Amino acid sequence: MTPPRHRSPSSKPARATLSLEQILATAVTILDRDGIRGLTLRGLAQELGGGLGSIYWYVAGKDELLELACDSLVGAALARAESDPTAAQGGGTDVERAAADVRRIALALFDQTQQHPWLALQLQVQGAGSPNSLRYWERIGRALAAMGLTARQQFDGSTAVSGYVAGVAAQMAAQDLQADRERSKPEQLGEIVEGWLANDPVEFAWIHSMAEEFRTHDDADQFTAGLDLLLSGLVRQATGESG
Amino acid sequence: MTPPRHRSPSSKPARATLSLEQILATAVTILDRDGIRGLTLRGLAQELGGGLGSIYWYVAGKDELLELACDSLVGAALARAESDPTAAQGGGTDVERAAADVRRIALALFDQTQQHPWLALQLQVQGAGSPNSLRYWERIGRALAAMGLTARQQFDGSTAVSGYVAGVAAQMAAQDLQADRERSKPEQLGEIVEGWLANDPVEFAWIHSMAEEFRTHDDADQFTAGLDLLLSGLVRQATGESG
DNA sequence: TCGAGAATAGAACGATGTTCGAGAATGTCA
DNA sequence: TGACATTCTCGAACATCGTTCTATTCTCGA
Repeated sequence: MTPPRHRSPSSKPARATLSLEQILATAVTILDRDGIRGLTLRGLAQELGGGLGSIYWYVAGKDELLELACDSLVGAALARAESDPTAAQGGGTDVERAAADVRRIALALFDQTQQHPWLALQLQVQGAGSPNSLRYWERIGRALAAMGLTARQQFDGSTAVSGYVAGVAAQMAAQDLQADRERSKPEQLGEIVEGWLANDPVEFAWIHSMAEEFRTHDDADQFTAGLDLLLSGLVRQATGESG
Repeated sequence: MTPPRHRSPSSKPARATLSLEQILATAVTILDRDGIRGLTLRGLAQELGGGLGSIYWYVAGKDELLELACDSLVGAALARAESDPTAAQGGGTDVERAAADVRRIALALFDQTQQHPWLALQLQVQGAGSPNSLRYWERIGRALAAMGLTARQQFDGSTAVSGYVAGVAAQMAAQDLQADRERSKPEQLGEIVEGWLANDPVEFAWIHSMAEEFRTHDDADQFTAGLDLLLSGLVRQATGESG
C-alpha cells in the first residue's frame, strides 16, 4: 500500500507518508470499533503512524473528516446498489419497477448503516449536503418521477423515504449500541427486553406484550416491513387508487 | 420563583439556590439559542448565577443533562397530545379513529422538534430508553393494537412511525440549521436552493426540477404527507385489502 | 546544486467535561 | 441553645480534545 521508502541508516525518527484515502479508511476502522466519540485526531494520527498536525493538511478538521468518511460510505453503498443483480430485472409495470428501484437503493444504504453503527447518526447530523448524499436523493427522486407522481408527491415522497431510512437506521443503531457486545445476538436482545420489563407492567402493558416479538425479530426484516408500508402508499398514489 | 433569601449585610458573594427544574429549563433555553455544541456547563452555570460544580449535584454529567432535557420536552409534547381537542372526536370506524390517534401523537412530537431544533437529533442519539420516550412508544403501539393488526405488524409499524418522525424531523432540523437565521423564510429557502443549483444540472436534473417545489414548501405539510403514506399503509393492513 | 513548494511533525493554546475537597446553609436532636 | 450530620454550593485543579502555528524534512525541476 505505502510506496517503498529508503529508511535512512541514522536513527532519525521514521516519517510517515499519508493520503486522504488512507486517512479516511483508518478513520472508518476506528469509528466502527470505538464510535464517534472514540475517534480522536491523536488516536488517528497514532494509528496512522504519523503526526497529529499532518492530518490537517488533508482535512480542515474533525467535522470535515467525519463528513468525508460518511460520504465515502454512502458512495460505496450507492455503487453497490448500482451493481445489484436485481437491478436488471424488468418484470412488472413501470410503477412496480420504479418502486423496486427505491427499495433497492434504500436497502443498500440501510445495509451500510448496519455494518457501520455510527453512520446513520452522522448522516442525520450533517444533513443531505455532501455529494453522495445528493446523488442518493437524486436517485430516489428519479425513481419516484418514473412512477408518474406529481412534483409535490415526488418531493414529499423522496424526503419521506430518505428520512425513514436514516431515522429507523439511527434508532436501531442506538439500540444495538447500548447493548453489550462480545455477546451472542439472543443475549443482547434479552438484555434490552429486560430493561423494558423492568418498567410498570400496566402503564407499559403494550411494550410488555411486545417482548417476545422483539426477541425473535430481525433488524433488516423490520426495516423492510416499514419501508414497504411507505412504498405501498406511493404505489397507490401512482396508480390512482382511492382510499 | 426563587425563595426569599436574606442577603447578609457583609460583602460575601451571593449564593445561588438551584433546582433540577430550573436547571433543565435554562438548559433548554440555551439549547434553543445556541444548539447542542453551544451548551457548556460553564455557560449554564453562569446563566444560572451559580457555580460550575453545583450542577453535578443534580445531574451526573452533560449526557444525563441532555437526556433529562430531552425527556422533559417529550413529556410536554405527550401531555399536549393528550389534551388535544381533536382527541375527543369519535367519528369514523375503529381503525380510522386509531389511525387519527397515531397521527395526533406523531404531530405533537413533530411540533416539539420544530420549536426546539436540537431535539430531533438528540432523540436519535439517546434512543428510546428515557421514560417519556417509552410512553410515547407505548401510546403509538396501543393505537396500532386497537387497529387490529398482528403483533408483528404492531411491532414493525410502531418502530416505522417513530423512526419516521425522528428521522424526518432531524433531517429538516439539519437543513434549517445550516441556513442563516435573522432572515425571512423565503430568503432562507432560497439560500438552500442556490446550494443545490450550484451542482451539475444534468447529473442532478431531478433535484434541479424540485427547486420551485422546495421554495414553496412547508415543513409541517411535508411531514404530514409522508406520515399519511405510512398511515394509509397501516390502515390497509388493518382492513385487509389486497395489494 | 539549489531553491520553491509539498508534506510531515509536534509543541503550544484555548476550551471543555469532570473530579475533588473545602466550605456554607439547613435541619435535627439532646 | 449548642453540637452534629446532612444537604447543597462553589471553584480550583486535572485530563483530554480540537485547533493553530511554526520549524523541519522531503521531493522535484531548473
